[in-house]
Amino acid sequence: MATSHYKLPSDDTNTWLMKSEPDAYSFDELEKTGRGMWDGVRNYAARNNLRAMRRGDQVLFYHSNIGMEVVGICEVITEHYPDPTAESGDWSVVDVKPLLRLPQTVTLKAIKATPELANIALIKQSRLSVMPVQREEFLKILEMALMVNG
DNA sequence: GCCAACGTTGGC
DNA sequence: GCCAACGTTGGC
Repeated sequence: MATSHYKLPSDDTNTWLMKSEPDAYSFDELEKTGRGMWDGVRNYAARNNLRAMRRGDQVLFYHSNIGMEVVGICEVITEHYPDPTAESGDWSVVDVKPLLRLPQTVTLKAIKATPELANIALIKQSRLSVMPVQREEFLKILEMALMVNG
């Protein structure tokens, strides 16, 4: 099955959530290329979160605007480096690779309806595009994605 | 299409 | 350094 090679994030790594509008960059696209550069972040808080990422950290891939759901998990495969798409300013990217397409997506609606996720940054800081996620929150979302029949 | 939340800019 | 004006994000 698709999840057979997926490994839960190890205890010495951090977990994150990153947003993308799927018509700009989708999980499909990341899966197609096998590797992606997370560019275009132009917000200091989000940039600082990129800079705090380490190789092996796992990231929930969220589709904003269209879908409004977590669709997959990817892994950070480089430390941060300067954003080559930035014409000015001090901006950063990391590279990621797809790890797992969720068997069942986890919608914003479902997240909002889950008491254990009441404090997730996705809800508390709705405009932030790169944010830390607590391990328990990450595992809860994964559990929801694996549940049979919703 | 609207608007709340929130980040940025610039005048003072 | 304050804050009003403005721009952007992203859910509804």
